[in-house]
Amino acid sequence: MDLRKEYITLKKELFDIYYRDLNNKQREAVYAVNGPVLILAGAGSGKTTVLVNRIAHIIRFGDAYNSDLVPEFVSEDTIEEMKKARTLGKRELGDYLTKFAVSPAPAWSVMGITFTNKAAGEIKTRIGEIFGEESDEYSSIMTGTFHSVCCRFLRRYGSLVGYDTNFSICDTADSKNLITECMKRLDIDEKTLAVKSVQNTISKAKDKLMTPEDLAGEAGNDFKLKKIAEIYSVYQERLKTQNLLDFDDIIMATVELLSGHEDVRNTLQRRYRYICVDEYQDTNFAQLRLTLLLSGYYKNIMVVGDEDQSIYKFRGAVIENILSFDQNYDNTRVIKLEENYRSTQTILDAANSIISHNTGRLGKTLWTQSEKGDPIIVSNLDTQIDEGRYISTVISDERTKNGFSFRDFAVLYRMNAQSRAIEQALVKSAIPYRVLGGLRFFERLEVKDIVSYLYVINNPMDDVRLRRIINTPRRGIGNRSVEIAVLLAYEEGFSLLEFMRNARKYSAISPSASKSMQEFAFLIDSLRESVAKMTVSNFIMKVIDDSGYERMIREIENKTERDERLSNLDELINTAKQYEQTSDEPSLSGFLEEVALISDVDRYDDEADAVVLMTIHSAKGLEFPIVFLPGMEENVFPGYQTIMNPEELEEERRLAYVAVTRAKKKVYISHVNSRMLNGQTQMNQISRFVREIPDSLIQQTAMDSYRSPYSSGYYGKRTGSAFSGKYNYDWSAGKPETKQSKPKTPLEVFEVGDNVSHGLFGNGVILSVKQMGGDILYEVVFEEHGTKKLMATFAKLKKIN
DNA sequence: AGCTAAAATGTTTTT
DNA sequence: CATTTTAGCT
Repeated sequence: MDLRKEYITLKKELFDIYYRDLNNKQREAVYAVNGPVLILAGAGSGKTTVLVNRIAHIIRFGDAYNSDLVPEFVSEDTIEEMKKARTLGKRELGDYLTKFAVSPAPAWSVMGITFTNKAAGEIKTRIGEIFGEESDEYSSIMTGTFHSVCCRFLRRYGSLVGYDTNFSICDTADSKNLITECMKRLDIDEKTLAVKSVQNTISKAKDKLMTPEDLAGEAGNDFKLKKIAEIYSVYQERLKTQNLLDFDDIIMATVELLSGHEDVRNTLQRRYRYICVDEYQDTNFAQLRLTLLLSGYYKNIMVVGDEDQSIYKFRGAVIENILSFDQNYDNTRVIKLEENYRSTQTILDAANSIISHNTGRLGKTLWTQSEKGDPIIVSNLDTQIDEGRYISTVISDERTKNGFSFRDFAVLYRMNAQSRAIEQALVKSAIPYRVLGGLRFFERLEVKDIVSYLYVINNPMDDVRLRRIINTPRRGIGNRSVEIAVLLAYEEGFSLLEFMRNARKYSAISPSASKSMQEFAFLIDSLRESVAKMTVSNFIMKVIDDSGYERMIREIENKTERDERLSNLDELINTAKQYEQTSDEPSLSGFLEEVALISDVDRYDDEADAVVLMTIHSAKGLEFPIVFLPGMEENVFPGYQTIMNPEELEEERRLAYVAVTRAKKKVYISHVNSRMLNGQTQMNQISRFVREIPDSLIQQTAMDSYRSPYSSGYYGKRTGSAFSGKYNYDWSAGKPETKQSKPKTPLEVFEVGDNVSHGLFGNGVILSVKQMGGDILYEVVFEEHGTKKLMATFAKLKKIN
């Protein structure tokens, strides 16, 4: 009897030894194999390690740890053997432990959904390290983003929900074009209803799994919403006839597939016994439904997330998904990972302090065993040119004095537009760097054009892409002819390409245009015939050549521009070559899917020795020894759109939390007195997020004086404060004179009922006055332009009588 | 009808 | 400031 107990205790001990690199909480998460598990993982708490180990654990040992199963006869010898195993090496111990396995799951029955393809790839690589890259486990495990996983389902079962299996994915820009077209068809003026907001509303509706009818139903008397529902309806119909899905459709159609087709649902629910979802705080309603459906049979679902890092509300993420996970599943096990392995205590204290200003948190406090580390360095510069120079000087300094490499630095900003000034400074200092995001690679004009050719060749119904390339390079098919062709094609029920093949039969198209159209259709048709005969990369070269695109680019006068474009096309070809090597069955449609779903961060390679510049959003999930946070100013970060809205402000604060927690060793924060943004010079106060960091964690450098108390309105111009930090650079070198920021002329103050005039909106009456930080918010009713909310500093209102 | 050049306009974050 | 829209020119 006692032997049996000892057997169980020893078995657990051996597993604990095997996972000795993990802490107690992490181990608990790995052992929690069956049933719903919620892991609240703070930044840098080793959640990828947990995810990988847990998946491997499920595959190798199943529920071995928790099981009370004991062989019928346990002898002293067995116990002795187990005791000896304590000293085995990691690998041998792992092999030994497989004999305790209890219903281990085949690798193909485990699904890991992550936020980026890169994270998915990392999980796969680490699974490969455990099982070997040649193993079945490595090749059969299903990892990917929500979108890539859903695409795989739709390629297989898409016909059940009305999509042909060679469907294409339509990105945001393409979908915007299509919506514009739909609005034209419905005769809705773009000025009364902005395309962007229509697109946004439709996207949000899809996130909530609402059909056009649902949206119309919810609209009630809301005229605008009714119109949008109408557009949505037409848009959806157009997408379907062209065999296109937008990003939201990918999820929505998969949910539709699973909820509407019991047989498919049963098959998939039983196939995927274990589901793991990463970054759960950023899932939207549709994704929640999807996970509920997939895990509906076994309910073995583990979600990992951090409510403090939820930064995609604007994209439909519902933070409640993680906050109320336990309401969707009975007997949820909750495990909190709070020990941080990434940052110094100072960085964590700063991050904790910032995030503590948010309400509605589950509450988590990161701690670490590592040292206190250097203080957060806060610098005040005059302009963003100085800011760029400051950053490049610090990089050179840290590199020469403290032995860091270029790859150890990341510059994280709120908006892509901020990268320019920093790039210029880095170029001047000859510091190698890469920018992620911004004009994303696949969104560059020439890349998009060639990819559009590929889309049309892959799916001839794709009118959206066809319209993009119909006259690029110039073929003498002008806008007017295209408009007519689209209209006629629609009436006759043809795709645009099909119509163009027979363009000459229609007298409405001018003879010269119809000739060009037929030639173009012939070009596409003949390219289509060679797709199967060559590799994707070779085919792309053929397209670039045959379409006349290369000739067009070579005719560009400007050398730099020409070379830039040619090198972008080269990179496209290289991407295709890479794809051919990594994919098991390379095909044009496979390549196109990758093109549509891959993000810039996925392409980020941390081996290259270069400083990396990206938005804070893109940086989520990454870490760097030294992080620069430029532009920590009110109206920039937090952005001016968010300042009025407490909820959005909290999201900005979470973003600040994400930013700070990317750093392992040091954080350099900077803010400037005057910033050129959108062609206007702004004078912004230091960001409230910096003020939320305790003084004791901060070291100020340069001419800072920002720490004036809240109440004393202005700042940035206290005189006489000396340089105080160890970094004492001459920022103004090379400039004739550094302009002291000018004292603001006291603004005229208005009261409710005052008559005022505005440069743009004309005359109006003050409706309300609200004190906002160091500024005043006026609500004004204008005679011509209705009610507007204006900040006193920017509006330049004048009193009239 | 198509192309080029000047005018207007509008700006967060992304799979 | 950089892209998109519109007016004028060929």
